[in-house]
Amino acid sequence: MSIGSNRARKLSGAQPRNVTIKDLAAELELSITTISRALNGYADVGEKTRKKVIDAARRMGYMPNRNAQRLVTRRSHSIGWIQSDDDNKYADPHFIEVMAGVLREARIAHYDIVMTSETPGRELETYERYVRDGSVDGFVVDLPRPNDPRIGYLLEVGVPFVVHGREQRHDQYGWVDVDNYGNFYNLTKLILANGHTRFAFINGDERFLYARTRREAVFDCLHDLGLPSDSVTYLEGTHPMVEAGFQLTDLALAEDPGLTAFAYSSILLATDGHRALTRAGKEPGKDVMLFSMNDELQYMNLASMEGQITYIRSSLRAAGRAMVAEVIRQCERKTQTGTLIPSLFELGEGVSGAAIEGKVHFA
Amino acid sequence: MSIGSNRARKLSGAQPRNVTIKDLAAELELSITTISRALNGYADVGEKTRKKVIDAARRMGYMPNRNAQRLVTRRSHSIGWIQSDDDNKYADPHFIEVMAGVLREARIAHYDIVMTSETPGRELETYERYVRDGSVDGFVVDLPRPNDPRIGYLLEVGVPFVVHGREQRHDQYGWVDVDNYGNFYNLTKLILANGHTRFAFINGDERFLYARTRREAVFDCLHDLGLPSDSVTYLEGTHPMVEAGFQLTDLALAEDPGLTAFAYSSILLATDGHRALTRAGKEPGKDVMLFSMNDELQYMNLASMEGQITYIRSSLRAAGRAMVAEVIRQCERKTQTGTLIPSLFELGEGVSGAAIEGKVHFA
DNA sequence: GCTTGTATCCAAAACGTTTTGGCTTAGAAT
DNA sequence: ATTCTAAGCCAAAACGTTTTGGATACAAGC
Repeated sequence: MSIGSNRARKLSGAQPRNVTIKDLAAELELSITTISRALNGYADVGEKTRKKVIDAARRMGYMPNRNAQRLVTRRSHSIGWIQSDDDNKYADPHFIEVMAGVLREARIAHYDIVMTSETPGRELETYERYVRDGSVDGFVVDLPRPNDPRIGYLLEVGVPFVVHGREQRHDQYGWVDVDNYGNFYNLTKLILANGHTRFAFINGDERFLYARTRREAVFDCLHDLGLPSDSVTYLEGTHPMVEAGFQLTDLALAEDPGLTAFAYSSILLATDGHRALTRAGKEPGKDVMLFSMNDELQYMNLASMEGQITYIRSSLRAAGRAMVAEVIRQCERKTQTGTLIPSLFELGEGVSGAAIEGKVHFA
Repeated sequence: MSIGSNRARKLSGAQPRNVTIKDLAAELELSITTISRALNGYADVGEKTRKKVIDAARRMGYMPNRNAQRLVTRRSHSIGWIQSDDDNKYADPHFIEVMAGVLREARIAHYDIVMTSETPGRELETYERYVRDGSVDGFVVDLPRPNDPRIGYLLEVGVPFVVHGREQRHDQYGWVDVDNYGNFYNLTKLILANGHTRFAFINGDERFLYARTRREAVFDCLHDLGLPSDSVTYLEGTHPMVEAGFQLTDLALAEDPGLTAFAYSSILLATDGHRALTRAGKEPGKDVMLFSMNDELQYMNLASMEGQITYIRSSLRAAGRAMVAEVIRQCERKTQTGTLIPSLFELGEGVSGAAIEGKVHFA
């Protein structure tokens, strides 16, 4: 890595001291108490005074020092997002979609998002430090694993947080989730009702909860309908699902060349699967049917594949927004709830929707 | 969006007050001055005392309140990243790669990244507020446009920042960049030297600087070699480049069916282009040659395409890391530099590298 | 006239650190 | 015995807010 040279700019060393509440007080010959209370909308300051204060504040460019505010109020108005540094979560395009929603909602609520990455195993320390040293008021926890230690830890220390997903303790914390079980149960019924007796299900990484739940739903559905569990060729792709869809589709075809339907747990997997099927001479939409979860990843919304795939659509951005709304609610009102993000079935050509019992749009 | 109910958990209202420097002082019968100086490594505290202090701090779980520190030191140890909220930068997978590097380096340097999104047009206010209210010490500026107002503003108010890319004022600020001009000049030479007299160049969005620079490089190269500028079929894809590679490749083929080489400004474009060429019956690597910038997007690293494409590889993560290293340097030493991220040519099958003059790896 | 009430303002304490400018003590140098 | 030096410690101020618990003045009610 070479260093390009450039003319060194003289950075303004000590910036001119910012205007403080004291400056306002001096300018207006009022006490700092009154300035503070005027600016914060208290009723015990006269309307003419308040107006003068607000005008002067605007005129002089006053901006309250947030660190002083945080120190005295003991609230940071920030929420934390801690990423594991070793795994490839960054590489996962789902992540950025959630983040877009998180940032948007935080801006609206006048909160900041403070992000950091942490070496795995030391994550809990970081959660603790962030809340103990006043950096954040609460956390967003993404991609939980079964029995996720972060959840146990956060419950134990009692700080506000919200999880993107549910596990066995989900009645003890705030969460935001899609109906993984219901969606994939219905999807399985849909596939079967369309006459596919042998189909593949390429699932996501079972280290994460959503994938386990989806697997259970598929097999439960088979069981409930009295069908043998080997009706499905079940394969699991590991995060960040690079190339997994391609290879696993090949594998499924090798195991059972008679497969007529392919279901994917992610649009990433489906995209690669589409390629593999095409290369294998099976035209999706004709020779085989494609089904997929579609998390509305913007740059993966391949128009050329639309119409040939049956999707369950769900917005990760909406999930991100709901998460910060929920965690802020916890921080401020100390209550908590769970939020289900709605999903929408979009049937591809040649697929009958009878199996999903008329419920095309459900939560 | 329905609300799932769950048993309300009683959040621990007022958490037990954290242990402060005063508690340590009381416990050890020392002054808070000594505690502070012991913990911060000053020489004027005895070694036995320092050890006692450090032990007690660990034992009692002392963590300095960062907001108090920030207030008195006037340094936040945070750097800001402000996203425009309307454009689709989030949707761009390049963004997340840069971010991975940014977060990693920040962690190592014990800095936090505070992120927010902002409605366009109000961005400058947010930059100002963040630095004036003590939230951050400096900024990372991604995807600059020509004459980017953010750069002018930050130069004017004199706060530390680093830009991912260069424009005309790049001698006045710190930047991190790849050698867009050199890389695409050499790439053009390489294509021509391999006998392709008519080729397509599918560039990125010219609203951004990198794309302009690359276009200039390609046409300059043609000019320098005395070749007509219509040797290249030039097309521009707009961010976030959804489907652009597919459609533009079709378009290029429609305009000039005799094209024998296709160069893409991004692996996203190249991936879609590959699909379009395949569908048009042109086998990449045989009937036509593919060339592309490859920013090492992890989940786009399609192994099935490797060997058929000539890449210029460059690491966006490395760029992200270099950016925060640079901005922290500015914050702490008030100096600034530019950093060129190295690129690596990887020649696909059937491509001779003579044109790049033996320099396969250069900065 | 005295009390009560209301509207407006404010002094001072507090939040938890860092830093300045000492002070004390013990030993070395004179 | 006196002065000097260095090591080790500390009181107090400062950072910029919010909040507590009044204070003052004036009008209304009796």
